[in-house]
Amino acid sequence: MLQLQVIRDNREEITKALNKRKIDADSLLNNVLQLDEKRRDTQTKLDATLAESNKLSKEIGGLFKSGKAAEATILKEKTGALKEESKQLGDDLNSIAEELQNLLYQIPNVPHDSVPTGTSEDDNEEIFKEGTIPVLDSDALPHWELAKKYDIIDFELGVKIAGAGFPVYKGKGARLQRALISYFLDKNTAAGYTEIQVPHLVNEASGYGTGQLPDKEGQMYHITADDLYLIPTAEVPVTNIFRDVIANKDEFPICYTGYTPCFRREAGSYGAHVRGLNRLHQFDKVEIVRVEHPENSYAALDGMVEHVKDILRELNLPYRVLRLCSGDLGFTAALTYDFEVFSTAQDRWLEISSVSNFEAYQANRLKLRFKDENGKSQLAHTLNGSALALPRVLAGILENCQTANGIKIPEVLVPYCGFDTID
RNA sequence: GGAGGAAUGGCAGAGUGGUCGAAUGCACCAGUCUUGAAAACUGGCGAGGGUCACACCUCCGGGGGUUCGAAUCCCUCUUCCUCCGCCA
Repeated sequence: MLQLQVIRDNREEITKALNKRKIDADSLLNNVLQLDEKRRDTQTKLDATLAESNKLSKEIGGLFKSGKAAEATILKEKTGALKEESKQLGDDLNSIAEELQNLLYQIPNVPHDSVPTGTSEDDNEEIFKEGTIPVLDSDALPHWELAKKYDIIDFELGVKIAGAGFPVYKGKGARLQRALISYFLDKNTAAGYTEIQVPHLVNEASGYGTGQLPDKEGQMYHITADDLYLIPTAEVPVTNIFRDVIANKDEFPICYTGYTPCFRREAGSYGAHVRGLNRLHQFDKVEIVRVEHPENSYAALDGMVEHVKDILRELNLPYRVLRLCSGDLGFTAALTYDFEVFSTAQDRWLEISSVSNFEAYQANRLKLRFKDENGKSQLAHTLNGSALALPRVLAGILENCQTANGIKIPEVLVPYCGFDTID
């Protein structure tokens, strides 16, 4: 959520930047500012009324104490009207504040200067590419065929137990998955991230804190009996650790990494592009989350990008890095880099990581602040990234590392797997 | 799931209807003293709104109510503790 004060002070620039997202920023901000003015106006009136009745109450108290009950009774009558008035103003204020809040929830984050203008993923900007795309035999298979051939992932079984998009990993497939999780966590902790295990269900407040609610209500599985949501990413529980926190600036940077399953409804997506591991309702992901001083957040973002590159380099997978355009940029992000692995057998790029700086957008919702040099509260910046999302990395490994004699496990994973070939 | 108790500032902990945003201690910050540090002393020290700055307003787990007036009384929800039940 954008800060009202910031909107008031930088209306021009914010309008211009938000327009990159193809929304009618001008009228949106106009409504916000009008409501904000109305809110302050009502607040001022309410404050004056309350001040008046506070004053009267004190006088009445004094009169009672000095035994002048008769005079007190007269004053009491005067408070009735004030009470009614403040009740009315209070109701007004609440409904205005609520309306304002709802409006603010509808405004996405302001894209960073470097974000290219665009309407879809086709306009994303490729900024880096590394690794060699292997030349496979003409009989090379896509990962879902390989999964069947080596009996390491059973999609049909998942359908029986839960439904489409819930695969069952078996034998070396399950082991490879576990190996990847361990490897990622080790890499992340070596880079200074503290490993953490968090709940996989979150409450409504947490959903609002990181911005999944109200924007992406339909994307999350909602357990109505207890009003909890299955997490779509570890970002939600991990970042919400800092909800209502005033950190000490000396604690920065705060770095966490956590493995969780992720649950996404992905309503309405079927077809060839969602075959196999390409898109699932449940998948595993290792996430990195940082809380940063605002001055340092973009340096931190660069550092996270380098970190993910390092992992992909070690896995020896061909990948590229994209700077998301305004049309593809997430609602809450100011700048996002996507990582994609090339799926040789499918002849397409698969997103395997998304690294974002949210600046103060989430912090504002979370009320995540720190004391600056002058002892004043300031919003911190939050960032996160996948390091990494499992299924498509797995798909990439299966497809790119297939040989006539089986799938050759990347060297760094062998100690974690306990085997070097799936055959 | 049942019975009882509790929830106050970063922490600990007073406060049971009136000038309490809240004693006191610890922690923290600044100053004095000191070669420096510690100790001691002095001052400061919650958050949000509002204002050029004051004033002023709101917040004592959340929400609602009683009252001229609520941290204090009532209702309700949440969480924690103790006991019972169930259980990996």
